[in-house]
Amino acid sequence: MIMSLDREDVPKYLQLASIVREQIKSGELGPRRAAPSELYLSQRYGIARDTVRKAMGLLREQGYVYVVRGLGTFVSPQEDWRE
Amino acid sequence: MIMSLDREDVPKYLQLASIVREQIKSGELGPRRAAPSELYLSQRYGIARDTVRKAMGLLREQGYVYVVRGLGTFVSPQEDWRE
DNA sequence: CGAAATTTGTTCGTATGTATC
DNA sequence: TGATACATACGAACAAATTTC
Repeated sequence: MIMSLDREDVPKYLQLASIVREQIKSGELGPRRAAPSELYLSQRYGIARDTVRKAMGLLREQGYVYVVRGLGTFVSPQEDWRE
Repeated sequence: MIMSLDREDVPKYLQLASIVREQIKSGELGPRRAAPSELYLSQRYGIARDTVRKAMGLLREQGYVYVVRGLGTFVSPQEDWRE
């Protein structure tokens, strides 16, 4: 599914968070599998790493992903999702 | 030639890229010879490895150096230089 | 054969400054 | 004033490839 950040009235980090959240909910990104890296996402969507981190920070707060420092970001099992 | 990164208005990675590029163009660093390692450059100029990698990544894009993972970075032959 | 050292590759953590709205 | 967004820079951890011993 080709996605882009084209809503003028919604912050990019919220749009990106929605995209990745839906990929997780749909199973496109499976539990315990690596989520896209910050560098990949910044290049894929043409946005700053800083903005990607804001989006992923949100998903982490919501329990959709967890981070292993030096390794990457991973998809949480469904029982951890909080919203 | 003793060089340092002292321009306030130019990003360090661009300054370092310029320095190494000139060393290559002048022949100070000859073709097929090893370029300074990331660790050496970061210590030599007192900057982060991350910043060195950004500079060397630029020179690689411009065809001045090529990299062999696990071995090092090497100076490209002049016919590969692109700018 | 394997362990250690060296070097580059990848990834996240943090901070600062700038610009815009 | 605060939120958003981008660029730069340093730090840290871990991975992979290569050479040396």
